[in-house]
Amino acid sequence: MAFTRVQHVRAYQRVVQQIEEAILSAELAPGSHLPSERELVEQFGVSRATVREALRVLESAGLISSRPGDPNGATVLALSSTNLARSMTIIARRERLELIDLLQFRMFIEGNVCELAACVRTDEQLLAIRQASERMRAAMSEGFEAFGEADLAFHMSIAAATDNPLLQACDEVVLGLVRSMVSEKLAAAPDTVAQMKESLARHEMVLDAIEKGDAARAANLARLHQIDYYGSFIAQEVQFRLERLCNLP
Amino acid sequence: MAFTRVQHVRAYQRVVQQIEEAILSAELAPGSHLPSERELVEQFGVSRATVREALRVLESAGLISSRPGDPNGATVLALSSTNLARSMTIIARRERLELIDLLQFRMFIEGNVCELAACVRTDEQLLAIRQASERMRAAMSEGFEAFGEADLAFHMSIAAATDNPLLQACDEVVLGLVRSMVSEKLAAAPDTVAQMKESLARHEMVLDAIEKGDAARAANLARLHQIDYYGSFIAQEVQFRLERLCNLP
DNA sequence: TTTAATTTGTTCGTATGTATG
DNA sequence: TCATACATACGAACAAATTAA
Repeated sequence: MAFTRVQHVRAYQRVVQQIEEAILSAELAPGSHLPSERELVEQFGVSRATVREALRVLESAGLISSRPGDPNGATVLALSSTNLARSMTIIARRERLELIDLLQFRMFIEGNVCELAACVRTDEQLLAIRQASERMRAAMSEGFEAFGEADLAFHMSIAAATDNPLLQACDEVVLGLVRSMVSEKLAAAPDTVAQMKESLARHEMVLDAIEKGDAARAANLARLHQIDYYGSFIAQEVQFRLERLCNLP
Repeated sequence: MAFTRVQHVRAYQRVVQQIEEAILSAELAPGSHLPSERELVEQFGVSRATVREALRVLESAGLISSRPGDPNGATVLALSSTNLARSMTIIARRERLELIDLLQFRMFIEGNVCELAACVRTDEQLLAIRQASERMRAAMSEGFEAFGEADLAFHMSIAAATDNPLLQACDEVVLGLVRSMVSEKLAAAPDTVAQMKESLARHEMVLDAIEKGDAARAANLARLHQIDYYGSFIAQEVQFRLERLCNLP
């Protein structure tokens, strides 16, 4: 018989585990409140510093939010993709991710989203996508900023039609990453009306494929769109490498 | 002229930002050490508790690791996918993710990985994949546990061949999620030799497609493999829904 | 509007167990 | 073995912020 070394679990970690489990199991719903720090001190039998370390960790994980003087205690937050974005940003920066790697990844995710949406979308979801498309057309005359927002809403409406939260979250995060990575170039050369028109036309082709349930075509169009849209920002050689992934039948 | 409300940035957050920036910019390399807490207290001009809250957050983000009594101070960790896994687990649990959603997502990611690997893999990477495949064959006689490990290594060797850290990390994380979600069922019905043989055969087909650079076939084989492998764990109706995403030309 | 009570943000001092030379 | 420096954890205290009487 050999005993195994007991691993040191710090006090704040046990506090984190219990609260986190309560939130993840929906025992604590979004919008509800945790007890005050001093009450938590009593309930967990630890010092306030320990409780606060635990709350900081939970806060950095995007699970709760606390503000000074709030008599209600920390608020349980609704799920958001901020923590996923943080994780991916860390990977991107530490691996010194090139733009091509990010665009590659976005091409894949976006293709997957459109493919799945074409397969499983309901009529209501299709309507929402169509409305988002029409909103884009209207936003063209309002400048490239409004157009960009409408574009974002269009992509989100397609992602919502997949009914897959994980895919949806990834799509949202990666879109944000790409935008932040090309934002300086985009600001230097904002969309012209001609470019917006072309972009809109491509979006409508994707919409058409989704409507007809042509998953393969929707996926390929989505991939091609990435190259057309970001093509001006990337080197010719990089463009060629991306085009290899657009295997239209 | 209207002033905007200054947002309260807490002391520990400024500490986090500075240290995080130093790590992400590679100014602090993995394996190097942070100053001791007491030194950080002096450098940042804050109290010990504040420094510790910051260190806890950085630790929960998987960037550093500290242990009691270490005269070197906290260690800067190498990048790992644990934080990404944590983020995705939170999404999965809070959205009450169904197995089908997870399998769908894995099918997509795995398909993307094989597709890209078939496009860009080097000869060295192909050799590594082949060796992993041969390792699987050898592990068949060592039981399903050894086979499972060899299987994992095979998938990771393909992911490495994509040279895309983001895709690689996602693949690793999602594979882990699926495994943990079906682990109880898997333990109840471990792989038989016949199942392992069949699995190996399918892996070799993927390897062949990657070797020949047939990206579309590699992707479709990878997707089909998911259904064949996890098919027994999921309802017939779910299986049909997954099969719609396997559009072999 | 002002005041009082409560809560979080932050600091300091101290005791304890741990790792290194 | 001992001394030193370290992280862990606790408790008390004050400032700043919020809420409600």
